[in-house]
Amino acid sequence: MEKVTSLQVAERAGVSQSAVSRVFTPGASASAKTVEAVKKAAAELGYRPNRVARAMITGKSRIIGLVVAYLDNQFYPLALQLLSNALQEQGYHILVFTAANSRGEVDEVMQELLDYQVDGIITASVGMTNDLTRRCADAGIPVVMFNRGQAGAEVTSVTSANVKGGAAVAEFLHSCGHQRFAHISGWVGSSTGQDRQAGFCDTLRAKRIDVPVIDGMFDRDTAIAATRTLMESATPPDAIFVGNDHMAFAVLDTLRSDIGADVPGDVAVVGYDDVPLAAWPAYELTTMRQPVNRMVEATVEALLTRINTPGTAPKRIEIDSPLIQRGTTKGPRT
Amino acid sequence: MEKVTSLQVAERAGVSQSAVSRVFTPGASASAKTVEAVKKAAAELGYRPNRVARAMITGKSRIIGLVVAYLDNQFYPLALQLLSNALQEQGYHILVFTAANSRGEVDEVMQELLDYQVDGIITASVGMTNDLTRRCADAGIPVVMFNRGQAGAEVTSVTSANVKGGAAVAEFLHSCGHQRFAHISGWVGSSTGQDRQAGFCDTLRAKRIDVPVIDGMFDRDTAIAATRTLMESATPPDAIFVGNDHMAFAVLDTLRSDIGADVPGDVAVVGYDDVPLAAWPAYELTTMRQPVNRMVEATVEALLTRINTPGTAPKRIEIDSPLIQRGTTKGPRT
DNA sequence: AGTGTTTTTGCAAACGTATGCAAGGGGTGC
DNA sequence: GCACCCCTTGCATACGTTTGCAAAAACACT
Repeated sequence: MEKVTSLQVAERAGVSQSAVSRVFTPGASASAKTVEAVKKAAAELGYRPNRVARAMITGKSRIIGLVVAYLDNQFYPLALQLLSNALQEQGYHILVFTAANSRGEVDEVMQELLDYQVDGIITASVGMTNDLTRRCADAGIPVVMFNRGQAGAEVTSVTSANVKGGAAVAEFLHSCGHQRFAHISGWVGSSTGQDRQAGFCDTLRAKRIDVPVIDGMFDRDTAIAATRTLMESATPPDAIFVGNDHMAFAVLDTLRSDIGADVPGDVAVVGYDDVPLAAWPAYELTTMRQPVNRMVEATVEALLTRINTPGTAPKRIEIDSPLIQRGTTKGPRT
Repeated sequence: MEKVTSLQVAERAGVSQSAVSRVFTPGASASAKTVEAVKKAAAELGYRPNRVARAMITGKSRIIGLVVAYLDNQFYPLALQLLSNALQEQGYHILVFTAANSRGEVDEVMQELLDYQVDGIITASVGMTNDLTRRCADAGIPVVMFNRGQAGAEVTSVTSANVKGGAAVAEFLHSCGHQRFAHISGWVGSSTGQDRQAGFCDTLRAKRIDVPVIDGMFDRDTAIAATRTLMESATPPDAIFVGNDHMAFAVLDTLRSDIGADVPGDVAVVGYDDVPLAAWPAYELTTMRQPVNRMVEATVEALLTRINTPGTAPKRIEIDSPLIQRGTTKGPRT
């Protein structure tokens, strides 16, 4: 009982193969009698339509390619799980591709994605070149960038309001009476890192405050080194804004265990993302919340509408992100 | 320039369509001259073989289905990333399915997997019924269970040596001079949870020590409640073995922040997995290390050999897991 | 140059499904 | 009872590839 095809079902049900196909194609016409006979035969034989064959003829694989660079930042596994759930409900599934953020790898991986005839692509924690964007558009495959944008390009992207968020952190820390700010930025090669930095630094610059910035590369070890550098300087900061929570944890660990600084007494720390770990008693991290639920919803909605109605214009979606005050800052809890 | 097929390449290269196919099929015969002509034409047209069509005829999709229940335990995202990388190198990719651990859902999801004609299946953090196992065997699709076994069934599984691990924890804590043990177990419905519990409790029972056990369900909140229950009892434990790190963090948070107990002074805590977070200064968790690299290697190797040489017997693979002593126990550091 | 052997090549038949087209069937309204 | 229309149904084709088979070409050897 290796493979059972629609033809075998047809024979057993005493109808044509097309009839079987139509019974399993939503929206096709079939009489109640045929439907019943076919369903019965199918159940008896254990028949289910072959999705590969179906994909081949319809050109729709109902597979969404997800390309992701790393999963150590808790934010992405969470997003992956929610994306998978949401898409699964719509009959889609996620084909995972991992690619380091070097230009060549993403390129290579994208090609493979196209080979699989995916219906759409979601990129997370990964950047795209404009050339790549165009190639996907040419192939008619909608792309949406998750948690990353692209300067002046025609791609749909879903991010939080990073510039605004960075600015909010600046305003908040300033209102707490801090004087010496520092920023350990997200990877400078990512829009997310750039935007948060811009929002933060520009806001402070408007107040005539200059902010030292170190690129933390979204990496734990780099963030640890950056923290040491900052704290060993002549004028150590009394408030650090860190490009994401993953690095902020490293900063906190270093401040507390290594340097022996009091947080928030000596120095306040603010992160970005609000991953679950940020709320755990061990960290109690003040951070900008990225509402992953809403970001995921927006992502699948944008993707599916672009799949179902080709020609939809790319859209840049920004979700507001609120400040969540916890124990690593001393501001007035609102 | 929507779709470019092998036929178009053939025309341009002045050969037959089969020739084109052979050029792109490793191990097929083609003369140097044809290879060159075809490659040139293909490059000019931007042709790449359609994997769906190929899958349809060969019956091999080069897709591996991964079904996973949850990704909040850091262990699984890490495994997912490594699995994806390893399989990608072999030309396979991962199709992700999420399924809660209720019987119905896993069943449903498995059916969908078969529809996709996947070449193999990896289950992680999820159990399988023997019925399901048989169905996959019937369909000729190899399954390997990652970090979970199945009582007396014919499935390949890759786990750490959980019974031995649980026993090792018991011996260690006993050698530290603890008297009152407790265990917050992994989900009792999982082999992993059961085995660790058995190893731990049986070892202590052999020493005439009885151990209270609470099912933590691999869930943070459940573990928190369990910790409170244990510590509020008449004779609170002075050593707790927790079924995995994810729960152990919850236990530590509760002990330190909520109950105000000193760890390891008042009570020692041991986890299982050694996820990266366990080594961070905020926790410094003593734990049994599951060598995720080796588990992943074993998994892909087992899976690929079963794919390439059908009829290979299922194998139960156990990887030794060493005890990593950190700050949540007071034993002599070795 | 002729024979035997290996390699290359094209032809055509699959793989399992969806779907346009035309024919069949059943019902409605007069 | 007839004309009309709509819903079903089967036939046949297409999707883009791989692959067995047999013919052709290339090559080796005497």
